[in-house]
Amino acid sequence: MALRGYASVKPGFTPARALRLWHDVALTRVRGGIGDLTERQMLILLTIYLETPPHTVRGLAAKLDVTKPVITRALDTMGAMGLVTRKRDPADKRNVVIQRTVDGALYVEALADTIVKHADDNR
Amino acid sequence: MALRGYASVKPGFTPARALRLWHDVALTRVRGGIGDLTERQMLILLTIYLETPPHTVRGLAAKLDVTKPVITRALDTMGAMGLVTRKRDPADKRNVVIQRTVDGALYVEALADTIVKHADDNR
DNA sequence: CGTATTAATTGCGCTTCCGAAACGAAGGAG
DNA sequence: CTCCTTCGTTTCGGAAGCGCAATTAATACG
Repeated sequence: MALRGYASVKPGFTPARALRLWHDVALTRVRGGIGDLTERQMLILLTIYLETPPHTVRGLAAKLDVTKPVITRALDTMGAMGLVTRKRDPADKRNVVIQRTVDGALYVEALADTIVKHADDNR
Repeated sequence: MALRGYASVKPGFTPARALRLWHDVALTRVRGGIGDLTERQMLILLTIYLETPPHTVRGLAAKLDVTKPVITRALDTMGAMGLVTRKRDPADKRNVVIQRTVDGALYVEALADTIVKHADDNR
């Protein structure tokens, strides 16, 4: 048992290291002035870019356990930033399908790079 | 070399894994309703709990590259939550020394546990 | 058809945040 | 003692977020 998991071999992710990583990433983002997304909005954005489409307002609200207005307004904000787009579903015009954009992909990619970089630094 | 540390067992941190971790942690926090801190505020809190004291408003503002009012207001908010305390420096009464609290330590610890847990899950 | 249901949006009141500038208290230099 | 600097806070105007409830548009059903 002793060799399975981080506790034995190397402290892969100790609490202290995790916090340092969070701190470093937050610092990079705040200093870069790129951090204008709420934690909720960030969650929505990541869900859109990580989970398999299609995404609807209702689906996101249910999956993330937030109210629909939160999704709608987050889409307003992120849409204005060019990170996502909305399109009505032709089949059922009540639905709105959320689509990814190039800028959004770049944004998410930049976040990923920041995380990886600092994870490596703290190695 | 290959058998030392998890870097061999698992590819330390691919961008995809990093994003998944971020997503999972955000989801846990949002669903738990604990996410009431801005990214800036979180950064300030982590700095207070990670870097060696003493911490002053001016010092934090300089270190994090934000304006002083941002620090003051973040301390207001987090003070009301019981996460930090303020005390005037007896030596130089212009200074305010920011102090940690038990609740703040618990809050930070809970965040760390969440991160570690999801990092392990994505192993 | 006409009514009920569903999806997304919008309005309202409230709270919080931000940046820039002004302010009051405290310390230091001459 | 008097000026000047430093530190933290506060004020102002404006923007954005939230929850809840009402609203609009589209579909389903009897």
